[in-house]
Amino acid sequence: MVQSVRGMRDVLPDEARRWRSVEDRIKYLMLGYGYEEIHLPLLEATELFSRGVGEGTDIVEKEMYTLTDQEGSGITLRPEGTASCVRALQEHGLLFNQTQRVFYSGPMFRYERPQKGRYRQFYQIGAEVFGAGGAEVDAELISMCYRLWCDLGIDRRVHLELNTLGSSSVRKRYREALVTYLTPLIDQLDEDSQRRLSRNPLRILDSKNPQTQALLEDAPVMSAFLDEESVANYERLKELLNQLQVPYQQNDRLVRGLDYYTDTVFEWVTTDLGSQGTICAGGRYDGLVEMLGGKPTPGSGYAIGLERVLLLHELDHAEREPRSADVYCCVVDPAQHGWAMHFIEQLRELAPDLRIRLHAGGGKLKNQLKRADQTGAQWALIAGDSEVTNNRVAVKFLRTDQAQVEMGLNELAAFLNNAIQS
RNA sequence: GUGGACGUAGCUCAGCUGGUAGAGCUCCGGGUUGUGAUCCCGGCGGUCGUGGGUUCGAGCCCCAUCGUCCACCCCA
Repeated sequence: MVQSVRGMRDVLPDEARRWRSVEDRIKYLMLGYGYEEIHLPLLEATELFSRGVGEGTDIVEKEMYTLTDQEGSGITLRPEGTASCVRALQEHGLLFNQTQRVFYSGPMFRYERPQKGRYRQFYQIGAEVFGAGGAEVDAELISMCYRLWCDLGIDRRVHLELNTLGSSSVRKRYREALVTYLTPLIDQLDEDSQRRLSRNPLRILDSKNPQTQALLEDAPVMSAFLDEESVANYERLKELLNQLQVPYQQNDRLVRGLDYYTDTVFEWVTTDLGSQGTICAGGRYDGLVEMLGGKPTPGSGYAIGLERVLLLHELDHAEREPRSADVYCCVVDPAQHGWAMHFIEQLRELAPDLRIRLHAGGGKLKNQLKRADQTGAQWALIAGDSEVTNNRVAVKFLRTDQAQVEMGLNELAAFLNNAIQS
């Protein structure tokens, strides 16, 4: 047998039901905040990510699925959504003198070692705001997440970590100071941090190596370098979060792995998923549009890792998502199947919201009713010889003690429509 | 990319110092002429991840490979 490709995953019906329900709730919430859905391609020019995400980042250096197409163009399966989003809005003139709130969803691709909650094809839902700077937008994005966790019942399992990286010029000065401090200590750093010292020194800050962390105790801190505007923004954001009653922790070691972030960065973190603890992360990226060739435009957003949110959701909501069918129609004898099909088609027309499953594959009535029970259906319809002659079906109540009754088409449609209202 | 654990029925797992593979659940049939719980009886189901090697003999030992998981790394 041919197996699936490493790091790729099948989502089977039991999981797909939960998936759909969670995904729908996220999108519904985003629509409720006035965000508009957009659809973006899976393939982009490789250059979009090397420029947008950053040459020195791990994503660009070793995790991209990059290929050359028949025309010789370098194209890449998107490893994240923000760069594509900027590209699309820019390309269609939607960033011109206006504020845009948009969201997108779909698979992203990164060549990493697979683990639970970390796949090579994984699903993100992201929200982005363009054309509006300031802490208010950041606060909106964050409180939107918080409402979502509460909605999904996972707020108890996550906490918010917050930091500010300052403007790009501030970050540059801070980076130099950090390198100056760490260079004499390079022999004491762990191997990864040594490598990062030249490529991406800020990432040393969130090293998990205890010895490296000890060395960082006396390192220069970002907060001392921030300019007045960044400080004011950060203070304003914290004030807004207090007002919105969104709990947060400041983490001045929080650094994102993508180069485009400026000022506000945040991560929603859980300790219940092993080392894949970040379920949602984002921040402000006021320089990105310009980096990709547009006019200077403020931007801010976040992305949710859907598989991880689903894993968390499952911890407290182990019961299966119910209702794969409302009505299950049993056919006593194959001779009645055609009649039953026609009856059901008419019923679908009169009761379009019902989920009706017609038994397939024959078998005894006993087994058909067992199937009916397993689908979670409320009612079983039975079409047998006597019913068909009278142009009616038997209605059996699978979840209550009510006695079985016979009904004609119109009576049944009216009854079922009424019943699923409540 | 580094280190480690694990791959046995559709699912969850057992399998002794190497002697020719088992349970529960599921599924199917019967106990019921056309009525879903439970119960009882019976049955289907395996080239033990794959490929090599050692051995009279391998699920078990060795090597390789693929996959999953854990930590590192990375990130959502």
